[in-house]
Amino acid sequence: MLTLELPPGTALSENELATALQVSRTPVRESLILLAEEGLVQVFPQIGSFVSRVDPAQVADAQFLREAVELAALEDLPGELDAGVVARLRANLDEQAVADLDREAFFALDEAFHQGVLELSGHGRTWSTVLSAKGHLDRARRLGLSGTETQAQRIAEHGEVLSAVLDGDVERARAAMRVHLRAVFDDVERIQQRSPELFAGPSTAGPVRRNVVIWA
Amino acid sequence: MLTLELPPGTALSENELATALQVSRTPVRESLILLAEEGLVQVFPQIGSFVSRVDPAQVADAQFLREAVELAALEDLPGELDAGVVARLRANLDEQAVADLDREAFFALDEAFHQGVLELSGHGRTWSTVLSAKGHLDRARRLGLSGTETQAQRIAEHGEVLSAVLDGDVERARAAMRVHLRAVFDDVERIQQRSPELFAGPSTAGPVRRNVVIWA
DNA sequence: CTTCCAGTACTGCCATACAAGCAGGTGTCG
DNA sequence: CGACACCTGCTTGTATGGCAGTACTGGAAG
Repeated sequence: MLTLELPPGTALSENELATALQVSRTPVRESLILLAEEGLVQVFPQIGSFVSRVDPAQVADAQFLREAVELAALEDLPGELDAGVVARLRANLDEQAVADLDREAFFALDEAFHQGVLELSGHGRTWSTVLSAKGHLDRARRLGLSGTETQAQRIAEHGEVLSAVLDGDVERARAAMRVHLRAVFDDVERIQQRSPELFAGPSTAGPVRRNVVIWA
Repeated sequence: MLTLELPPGTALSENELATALQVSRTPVRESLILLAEEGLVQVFPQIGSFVSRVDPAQVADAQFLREAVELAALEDLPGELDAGVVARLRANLDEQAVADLDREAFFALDEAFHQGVLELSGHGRTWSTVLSAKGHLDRARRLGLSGTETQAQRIAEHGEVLSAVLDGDVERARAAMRVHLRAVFDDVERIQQRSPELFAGPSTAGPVRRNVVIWA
């Protein structure tokens, strides 16, 4: 597995990437297709490929989808929770409490926490779908270094969610989750105000034309 | 645009498809990658590619996601509805009422209706995400020729949803939508009982390995 | 100095050729 | 007759060459 991290707006050349990664253009191209499908890369035929700027509209879409799914999942919580998953969630919260957690580590824990909550209600597999739509949102979150104080706030919110879940209080859990997700969304908006150059203007998303489609 | 319809379980050969479609392997391969991403095709390196059988688990996932999104959207209905979209929805219902509607035509109208409802609440763009996750569910629906009587039933449910939406009664709209989506899901289960060979056993989904990943 | 035009160099796209690996049939040996 | 080993044919994965189209740059004309 090879990873490359590039700032939004960067021009990507299949040739450059191929030589840089020491592979041919074919696998590079196939990766770009997948990234374009997720909306992380924009491909303009005969012009070039670019790391797409964060699209506020897509961020809002992802936020809506995520909120809908995670709140709906909480309604499907079973009477008896899976002990293993619960233990993992507790351990996750403990790790989050560690003082000096770098952004990436916190991000990973955050992801695992939300996925775990989904698993509790038996909808863990849906997480991958949410993920693929969440690209823009996550990039926005990653870009802004949320200060330690807001990080502590998010951790507290996680705790509140889990607490309500363990109490079996669905309504409280939903309310807490809603508050939490909205707060994350507000973080993103703050980032946008501070670093507008990373975000795109209105409606830059171009449709992706595909010539050959095989339909099963 | 080229479409091909193949029954689940069919072995796909990139070469065969290429010759059949009169193109080279490259575009075929790129399409297969996208289909694999949606879970409609399974690719086993050095073995072959196959039209994946309908996975009941993924159908359930799609149902959950769809229900979550569409119900959540109804909560975001604005006070004043977009007149153009409303007109389109009315026209759509009228078309659905046509007596002898073949399955494919009804399917298209059904899709457009649900997308329209999402647009009313300003979340029309989310539909594409739902779509990409809905592949298994749609295939299942397509496979079974839902009799005209159930089709009439679905149309009536659509009418009820739109009626409640126009009345501004969010709760009634949500209830109607929930009933409708559950009914569709039940249709699928009936199909599975009648044609189990089109469905997969438990957990046939294989992970997709990707060698080169560029991360924006 | 400005403007227009043509040439060049780049892009992504498609077709083709090669490499690696698995499955199954077949021949041979015990 | 049975079991094992090889070998052929197929698969997907990767590399490469050539094609069509766009953007940029340099020079010439007004």
